[in-house]
Amino acid sequence: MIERYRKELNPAQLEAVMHDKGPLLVIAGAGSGKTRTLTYRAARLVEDGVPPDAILLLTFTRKAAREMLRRAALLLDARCERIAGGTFHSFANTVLRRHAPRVGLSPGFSIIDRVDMEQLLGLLLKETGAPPDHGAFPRKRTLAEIFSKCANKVWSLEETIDRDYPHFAPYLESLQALRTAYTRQKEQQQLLDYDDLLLKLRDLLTGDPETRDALAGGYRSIMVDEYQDTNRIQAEIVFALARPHGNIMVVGDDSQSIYSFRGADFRNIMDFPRVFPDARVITLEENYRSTAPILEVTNAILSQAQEGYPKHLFTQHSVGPRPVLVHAGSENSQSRFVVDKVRELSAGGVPLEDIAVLFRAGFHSFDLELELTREGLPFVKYGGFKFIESAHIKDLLAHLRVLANPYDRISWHRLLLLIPKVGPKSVEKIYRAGVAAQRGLAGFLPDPLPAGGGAGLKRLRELLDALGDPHLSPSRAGEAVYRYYHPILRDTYDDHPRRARDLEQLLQMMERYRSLERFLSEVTIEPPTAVSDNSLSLADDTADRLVLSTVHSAKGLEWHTVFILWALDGRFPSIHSLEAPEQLDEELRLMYVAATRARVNLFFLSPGYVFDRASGMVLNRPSRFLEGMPAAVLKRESAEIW
DNA sequence: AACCAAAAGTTTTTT
DNA sequence: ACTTTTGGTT
Repeated sequence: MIERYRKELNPAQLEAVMHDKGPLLVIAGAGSGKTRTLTYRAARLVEDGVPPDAILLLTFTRKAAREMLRRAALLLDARCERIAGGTFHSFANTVLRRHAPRVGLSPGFSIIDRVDMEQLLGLLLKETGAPPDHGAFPRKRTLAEIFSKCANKVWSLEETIDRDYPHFAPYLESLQALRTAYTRQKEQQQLLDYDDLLLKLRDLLTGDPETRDALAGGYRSIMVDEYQDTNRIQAEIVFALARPHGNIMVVGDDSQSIYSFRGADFRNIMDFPRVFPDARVITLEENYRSTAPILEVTNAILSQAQEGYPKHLFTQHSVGPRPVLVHAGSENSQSRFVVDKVRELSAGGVPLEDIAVLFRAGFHSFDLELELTREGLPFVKYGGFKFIESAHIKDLLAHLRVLANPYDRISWHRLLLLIPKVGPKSVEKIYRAGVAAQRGLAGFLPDPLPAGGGAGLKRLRELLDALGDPHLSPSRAGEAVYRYYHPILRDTYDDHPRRARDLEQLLQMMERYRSLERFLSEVTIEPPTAVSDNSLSLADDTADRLVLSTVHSAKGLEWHTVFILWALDGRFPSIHSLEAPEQLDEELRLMYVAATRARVNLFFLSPGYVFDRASGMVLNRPSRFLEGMPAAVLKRESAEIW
């Protein structure tokens, strides 16, 4: 194998792959073979006798982990599939289920997503009553944002308010009380939000040396991908796991750090050599993805960053078309330009799935989606609004969640409110009685049923009785809920046929699971990524489809041709980032990530004269990140046909 | 107490 | 454009 490694890797990559013990930092520029390096190293470790289940590979998505392990298995053999791999959150879930009591949890805890978090905060907000008026009190959505920021940045509430929400300073006390109430509710109901998963894992690893050593000893070699997008808690987790043996390899690129809104701090990667003083540092700068003209543009974008380590990628692919900045008259002319070009490329033999349209925010592609549908061009969209967060999916899941965790207040609220004549007051009464009974699910809705709304409640109880059978498989339970829920769906939504199809898809996903708890946690931690799909064939995964994606969801991927929509000042960079240099830098890195996805063709689209409702401004200039570039680097073109 | 209609307030990105 | 809040009616 060593011969093969020598042949297929460049010297820097080879050095990283052959690195054996001790800490290693790999700074891997875009397209420099980062995935390849990780994959080969995983295979190399297994080949040299490290048991696969003693290797831990933490990645940004589970899909990325699966793909790397699949490739490692192709390289070496099937043993590589047994390497432990996943995201920090999924790893936390697995570990916590096993060691829950050590951090004061029951192993049956439920995981709640952002929407659930907001809902619970909404309930508590109503309960505590409005504080004395000092201007607008944060809405539940903002509350979730604030509390989550505290957790991710490891800031106190006061610090968070001071720094990012000074206008809420008069409410500090109420906010504090609300946060305490929220924490207490989660404890009582055995709920963990996304942030808790990481916090509890960190606590487990730092507070309990015995478990820490057992775990860390079990994982003799640890690899972390996309290290620039980890936050402080994740860094602490890595540190705790790696400290006993120091066999830790982290890979990342400070120039591609795009998750600071979630607490990620690229200083983690910069500080790695200080935290692990004997760390070896390897830099990968040769780009194997893009042509030289594309790299000229991406290097020029990056050179505008205020902060960060200078970097200059190079390539041996010298020829290729110059990237283009396309001036379009309107949003629709932008869409039509993309459609026409896609048709042209497709006719020239480029597969649709090798073409991507990237944008800053999910809604930026709406007009294009209409145009593509009209033209009959098939596409998949990643990022933006999520399938799993739509009301009908959450409705169905709520019924299943109370089976797994009968004290889950948010789910009871959601499912009871669906019943006619049942409102918030009745829900609370039913919930309180159920909790007081302390008989699990059986304690809810006992005889006699509350008066009023009787028919609906009776139907619900029949459902719950049927679901009480512990031998029921997740998908059978799901089907029962679907039969119960379908009439409600029909009455509530005029687009119920489409929603019914979504639910059927969900039921199909459930068939792969034997444990309901497991299905529920996995679907919450790592929900399916594709959010919309206009191709007619439902089950046809292999269909050749154009890719639409937010830049964030495009991380790590590459395409033959990339279109970047709305390269318009005020949109990209977003108008909200113009004040703070730090935020502007993040927008710049985002543009850099987007542009470095392209192998051959790169188009920036800039529609003129667009009215931005949020700011009340007319946006009509191309992104400041592109505007000053010489024509020799960035070609200008107009999309107007008339 | 539940339901409905009108009004007001919000807009990234994701585990 | 869309969700969330509000006020009024049943």
